[in-house]
Amino acid sequence: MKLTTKGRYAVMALADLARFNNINPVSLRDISLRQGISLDYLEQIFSKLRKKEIVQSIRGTQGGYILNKKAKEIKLINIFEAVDEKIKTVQCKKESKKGCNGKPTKCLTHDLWDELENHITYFFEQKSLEDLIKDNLTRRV
Amino acid sequence: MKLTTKGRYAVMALADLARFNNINPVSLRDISLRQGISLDYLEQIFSKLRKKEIVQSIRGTQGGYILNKKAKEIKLINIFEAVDEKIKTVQCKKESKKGCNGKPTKCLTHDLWDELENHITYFFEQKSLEDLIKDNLTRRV
DNA sequence: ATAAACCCGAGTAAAATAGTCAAGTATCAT
DNA sequence: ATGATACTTGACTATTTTACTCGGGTTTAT
Ligand code: FES
Ligand code: FES
Repeated sequence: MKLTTKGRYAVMALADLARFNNINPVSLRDISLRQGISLDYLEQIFSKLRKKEIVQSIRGTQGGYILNKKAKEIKLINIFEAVDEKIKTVQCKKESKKGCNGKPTKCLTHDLWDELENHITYFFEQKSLEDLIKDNLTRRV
Repeated sequence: MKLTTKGRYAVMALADLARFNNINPVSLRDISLRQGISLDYLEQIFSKLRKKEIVQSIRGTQGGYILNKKAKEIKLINIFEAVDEKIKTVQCKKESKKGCNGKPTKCLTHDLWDELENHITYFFEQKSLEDLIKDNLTRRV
């Protein structure tokens, strides 16, 4: 059970963006340098973030990205959804009435994993980008 | 972020074992058939569970495994630890004072992931095998 | 015109996962 | 005693997923 770099980097990059999100757009190159994430990889991630309207892009020289909403309104769950960082605990298809090994009923542990998924999702629903930068106000990164 | 089969199957198999854990040991073959998990794979998993003293083995005909403690005392966290299902959210080494990309300070999101890890771990610390079988008393599996 | 930036899709090496397989040893029922 | 059942161990491997890279484009400020 571990976090993949897609989710991690997306949040990292957006935290960086939120910090420097004044009037001027922030370029991926800057984020790449500050956070130590490959530029090419960042482009992939931001392409998804833009499609889900979490950021806006500004092309051309002096271009970059800006947040599309207030940091307070961007919850981690939105970011994770945007970059396809799934939280997958059950093995079966949730909609299906069948169990995980093709059995007609749900397995012994299905409800447990479902509960776990809710537990984790709750965390991501609560936390916003703003929480993140507030917590780090005193730090230099 | 997803659960691997090792953790999932370990809990599934132990839930099955806890249910049928009367006087007689339960053979992996039975668990394999009931839960649809490969016997060879179960053997790997139970080898670890035995080494961590979560189950006891009884060899020979009519042999099998029994729980080594009361179902109430076996928390999911113990099971996960036994089979090396890790909960890994931070990228850096936790003990190290360095950040994840080799930087001298912890990254912007380190505390967040740490909090997430605690949040998930808490869930596994609370839940016991007993909770699992209680919840399923009414079910037929 | 040039350079800085975003945009897009395909491709790929490495790591992790999810097992399988082979060759045992112990114990019980008969 | 003997066979069958079941645990024990370690190595090996196919598949999938991850974590990128690469090559080409387009837009825009200066
Ligand atoms: S996880 Fe849903 S039925 Fe097993
Ligand atoms: S996750 Fe610990 S420093 Fe980045």
